[in-house]
Amino acid sequence: MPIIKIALVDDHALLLAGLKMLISAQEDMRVVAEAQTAQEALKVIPATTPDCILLDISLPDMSGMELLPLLKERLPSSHIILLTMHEDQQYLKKGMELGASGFLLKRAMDQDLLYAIRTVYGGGIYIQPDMLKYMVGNKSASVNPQEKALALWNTLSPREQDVMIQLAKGFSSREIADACNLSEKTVATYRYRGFLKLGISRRSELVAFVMKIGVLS
Amino acid sequence: MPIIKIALVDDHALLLAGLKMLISAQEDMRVVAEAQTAQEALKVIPATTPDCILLDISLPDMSGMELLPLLKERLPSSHIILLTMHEDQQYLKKGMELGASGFLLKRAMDQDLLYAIRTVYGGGIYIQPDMLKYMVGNKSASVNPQEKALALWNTLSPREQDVMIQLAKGFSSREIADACNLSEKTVATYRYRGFLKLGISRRSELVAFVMKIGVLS
DNA sequence: CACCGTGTAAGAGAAATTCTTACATCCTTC
DNA sequence: GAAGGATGTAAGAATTTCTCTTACACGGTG
Repeated sequence: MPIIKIALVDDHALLLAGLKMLISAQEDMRVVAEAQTAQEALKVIPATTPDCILLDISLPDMSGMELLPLLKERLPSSHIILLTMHEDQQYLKKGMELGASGFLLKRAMDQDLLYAIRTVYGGGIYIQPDMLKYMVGNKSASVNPQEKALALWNTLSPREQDVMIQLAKGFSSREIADACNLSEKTVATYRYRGFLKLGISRRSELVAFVMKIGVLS
Repeated sequence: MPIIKIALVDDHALLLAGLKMLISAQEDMRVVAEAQTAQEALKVIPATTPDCILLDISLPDMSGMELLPLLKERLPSSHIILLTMHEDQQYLKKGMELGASGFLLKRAMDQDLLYAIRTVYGGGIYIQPDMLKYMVGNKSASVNPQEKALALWNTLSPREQDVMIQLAKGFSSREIADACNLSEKTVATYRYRGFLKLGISRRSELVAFVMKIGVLS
């Protein structure tokens, strides 16, 4: 079994240490370079020709987004996985366009990371399940639960979606009706139809649903 | 030289690993407990009577801010250092008022963390130099709304808090009663008393409230 | 044009919530 | 140690909200 050579770029010393420990514990992986700044990364990484680069988006001297194409230029065959703290669809899209092979939230669990590394090493693309909702309408046709839920959500009419959101926030039909200048009965209909389409029957299920697809703050 | 006993609470597996490695490498420190959720923390930490608890502010099941007084209550002599991702002066002030002994940004360097641990172990207060600017000139500043809301929240009994959370998640009294093996009427009483204490009367207000104080994920 | 999705809404029965009252415990506080 | 208060538990009655069915108008689309 070949060893996967990995380079780490993160200004966060503790996370760097954690990553290193985790990766070093794998039999088929080895950390061949680490850097805490973009400058350092450009200096030390190319000589090590890693198979995979874990790249933090926020670095002190340069954005990981800027560093990405520079690394890609020097190491066209290295697969780059972006690490980020926040669920930012902007970064996700841009990163993928710039040639990243993976996208991972830092709060990801160990297994996710290892799985991501092995996936991109094999030429695949790995994206955190949580983030996939931002990719909807994008070509990749992987059908996961999140995506299906979002598709289901989009079968609701605008009014229905609106009422569902308000309901999830705890508003009663009466409150929603007053806010929208509608009859309570009308709102009740939207509620009923929305529940019907979503295949649910209680407010708690609705809250869980909208949490899952992330249409609430 | 006595060994400093340290407990770690952070939902971030990688950071947890990094912290553990770093601390374990010190001759005078030992990790005696670690937890990834508030529940787990309350379960495993008290028995280990750590000298110092490193507590992440954002946890999946409860805010570190809420967990702090609970831990303080059980372990009055443990010094708690708050860890956070963001430079948030709100948290800093609140945390210090709630009895934290230290405040550290996660991007801190290793030395900072070790120095902070030794400082609070010796009875001192450690605050990240970067954060000190927020403390200038407002030692006992005005009680902010967040804080008042949290204080209000803490006037609720455990049962009441529990029911409030479930209600905010959209569960009905009946559902909560079934889940807790209580009479629906009992749950209704908790609901009523909780609403009374919080000065609210509708579910939507409750949702807004729990969102504000951050007791929901 | 007929059909379907959508926006709107009323009515009746079912369910949930509001508020009051009740009582036993446990814990302080005087 | 008795009184008082907060808490856990729960029932009853009045009120509100929700569920589900029915209804109709309107704009696309096959």
